[in-house]
Amino acid sequence: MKSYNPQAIENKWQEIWRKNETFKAKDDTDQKKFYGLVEFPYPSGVGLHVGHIRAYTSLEVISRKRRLEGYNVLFPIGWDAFGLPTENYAMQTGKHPRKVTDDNIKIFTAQLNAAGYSFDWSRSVDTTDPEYYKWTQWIFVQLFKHGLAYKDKTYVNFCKSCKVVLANEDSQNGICDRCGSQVVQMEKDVWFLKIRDYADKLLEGLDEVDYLPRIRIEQENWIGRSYGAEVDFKLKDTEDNLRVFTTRPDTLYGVTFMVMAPEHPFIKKYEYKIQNMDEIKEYQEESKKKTEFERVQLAKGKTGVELKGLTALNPVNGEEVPIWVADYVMMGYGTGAIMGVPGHDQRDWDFAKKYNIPIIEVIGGGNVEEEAYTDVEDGILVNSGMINGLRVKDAIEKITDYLVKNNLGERKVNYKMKDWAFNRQRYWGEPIPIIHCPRCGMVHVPEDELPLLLPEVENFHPSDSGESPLANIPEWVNVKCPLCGEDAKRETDTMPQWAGSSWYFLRYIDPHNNQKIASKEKLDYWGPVDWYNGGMEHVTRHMIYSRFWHRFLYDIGVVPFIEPYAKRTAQGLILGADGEKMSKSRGNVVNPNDIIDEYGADTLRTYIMFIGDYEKYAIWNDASVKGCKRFLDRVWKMQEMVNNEKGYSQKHLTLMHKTIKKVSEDYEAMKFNTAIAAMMSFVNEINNDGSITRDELKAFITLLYPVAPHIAEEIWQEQGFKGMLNQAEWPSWDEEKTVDDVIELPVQVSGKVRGKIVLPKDADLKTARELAEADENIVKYLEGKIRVKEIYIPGKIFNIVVK
RNA sequence: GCGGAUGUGGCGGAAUUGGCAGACGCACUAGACUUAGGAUCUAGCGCAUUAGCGUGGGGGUUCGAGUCCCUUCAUCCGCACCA
Repeated sequence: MKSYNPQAIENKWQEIWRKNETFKAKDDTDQKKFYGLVEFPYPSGVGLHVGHIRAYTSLEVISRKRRLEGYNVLFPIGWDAFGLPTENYAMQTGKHPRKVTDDNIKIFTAQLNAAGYSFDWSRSVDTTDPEYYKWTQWIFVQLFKHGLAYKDKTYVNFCKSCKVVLANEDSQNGICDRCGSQVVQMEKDVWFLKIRDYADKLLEGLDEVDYLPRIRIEQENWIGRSYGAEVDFKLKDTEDNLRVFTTRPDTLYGVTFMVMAPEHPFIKKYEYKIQNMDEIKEYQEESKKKTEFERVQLAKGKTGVELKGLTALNPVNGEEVPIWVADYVMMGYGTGAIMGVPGHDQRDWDFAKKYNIPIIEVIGGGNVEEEAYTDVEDGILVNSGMINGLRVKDAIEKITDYLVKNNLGERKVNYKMKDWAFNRQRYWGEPIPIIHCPRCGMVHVPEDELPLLLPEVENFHPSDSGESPLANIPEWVNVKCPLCGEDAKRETDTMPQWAGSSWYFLRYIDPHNNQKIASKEKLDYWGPVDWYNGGMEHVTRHMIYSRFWHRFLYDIGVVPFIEPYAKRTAQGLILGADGEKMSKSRGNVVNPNDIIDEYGADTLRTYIMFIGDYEKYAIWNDASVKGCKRFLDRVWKMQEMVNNEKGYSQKHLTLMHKTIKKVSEDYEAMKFNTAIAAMMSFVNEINNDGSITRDELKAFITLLYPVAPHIAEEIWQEQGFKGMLNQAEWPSWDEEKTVDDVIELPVQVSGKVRGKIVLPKDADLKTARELAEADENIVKYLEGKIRVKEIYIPGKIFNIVVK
């Protein structure tokens, strides 16, 4: 028998699969379908990462298994290719981003092929291809036409280093996600998408789908819905009300101060009444200087200044309440003002203590002089006028009714999720298809003129003012208004990278359609994505954005299914051998191609699936890779042990059924590590026995095929099995046969294992007792003792309790 | 602070409804075969060794607890003055 030469057989089979278009998904069929989706990569210059291998191999395994189970499988791949690294690289080298992208895609394609993935390459999409971004722009136009895209002046996070406006989501604690430098606040006119209008739909949609619990929870937290009320406090001696949002209107009798955010418009409006305006202005200036990062860092020490000369009146008892300005209140959430209830809110309590503001207890049971009493689910209201003596829940209802009836406030739902800041001032993105006309206002580019192509430019550098490089091309910027035909100017901002990835799964369904995003028939057949796997870092931004776009497309009748992803899972991170995140600077990066060159793709795939619990982080270990290679070597050598017996042999019957069941179920549950462990055990048993039937080997390599398809196909061919393994059938198992008829049962005396007996799996108590009493090791512990009880659970345990 | 997890040998990790703790792999030890071994094969491998002790610590329920309950400690991840 020839020896196992992974590289040779892997090249051979990859070539066969490519030539035969083995994994091309069929469109016109009544066959049951499976659509498996993995997050398409950003084709960066550094190439494929072992993290990609972990992310892709899971659904690769499922997809290969599904084909053998008779499904028509769509398992596509593509390129999320717009983005800053490419543009930065282009700026440094003078190469055009288009060229850089194409080069990188070639490298990634070769690497993914070398790993032996069963992608349907005929459907690959590239977000930077005009034929693709035509539809990205088209969706934007639909959003615009439905009033879901708007421009607004606002303070934005600007990264001086990247020279780009960042979405809140891209700037974590005031640090730029991309380059790590400080983000400053800058006033700009920017695009927003009204994702908040979809907050409820996005929450409700979660009931339709099967996401891992932690993924669902993260999405719910991200959207951050809270129910409460907006309450008006009359500003004394003015016509205005200071409106606040609260989730706890029941604590209204405990209000001892109000707080406005430093940006609150009333400060300017009532400047003439405020006696300490100099002090206030100074405080505003200081707050402005603080980045969001500093505000958070300083969270522990709250600061504020009292507005002298302006007070508010509590709507429920008419009491006069002082107003403070403090930057622990954010203009961007609620109304930008709060009511301070120090007795029952820790932040308010901290503030009140610091500035000697009185504290009133309105819910009994705590000690509000020591700390805020916030654990009040079943609390009873005290000192609270009309709601005195009520339980919290009832008090909230009653007081809210009162406020609404007397026009003092209204019920209100708030969301933490902000509208989606939808633009970048960079070159390498989809141009936003909008024209600014002095007469007609903002007009979208007519749909039949899409795609609006990115113009060729010499210089990709953005300007310090935060304007896109596109602004420097007069012949592109100056256009005629599509409505009135007069001189107008193009929008020069481009879309954020999240745009192209918000709908790519739809394009895979019908990638070459030039009439529509995808045809109705194909959408009906393929939608929704049955299983989507990717990183935890994408379960909020990317998934929420794409669920929003998809839901919008559903609402306007473009797609026939309500939620895009029926199921979502996520893999854990792969850490370097030192237990740290892989990074160039740490020098702990593992290049998948090195592993393929040394051991082969099958070993890489087996190892990455064997490395540990799929959902948890895992630490790379070179030595364990060798263990997986050894396993495949032993698999190869099983061919020397094939005998002439037909079917499954009697002695291997249980082993076969047990292994088929274990591997089949573990794949589905993404417990790849234990599936592989079961196959290793199988090989060990066969090795010990020295003999295997052809049918046993055939079933075994079919189980192995999804993880290590090349060696499996090669053995299939070597052994002369019919056709190709990729057209074989997934083996079945018989539950009855997964357990031996005769088993070894542990016998305990008073809960401690003292011996083992061999008996039929469903033997009765009498048999078990007789066998136990015949075992001298067990008898030793029974002698001279009184038997209190016998617990016998067939197939599990026999426990004799003695005194 | 809030939310979500996780603590098991030298290491990565297994353990159905509570039922033989440590599957599988690595590392290690001894042996075999070898000119050679970072190859392969065989055996061993939680600790302690008197029949004992062992799943972060303490308590509880149970015939029986890694698994259930209470309590406590530690670590990781997500969100974060969200009113």
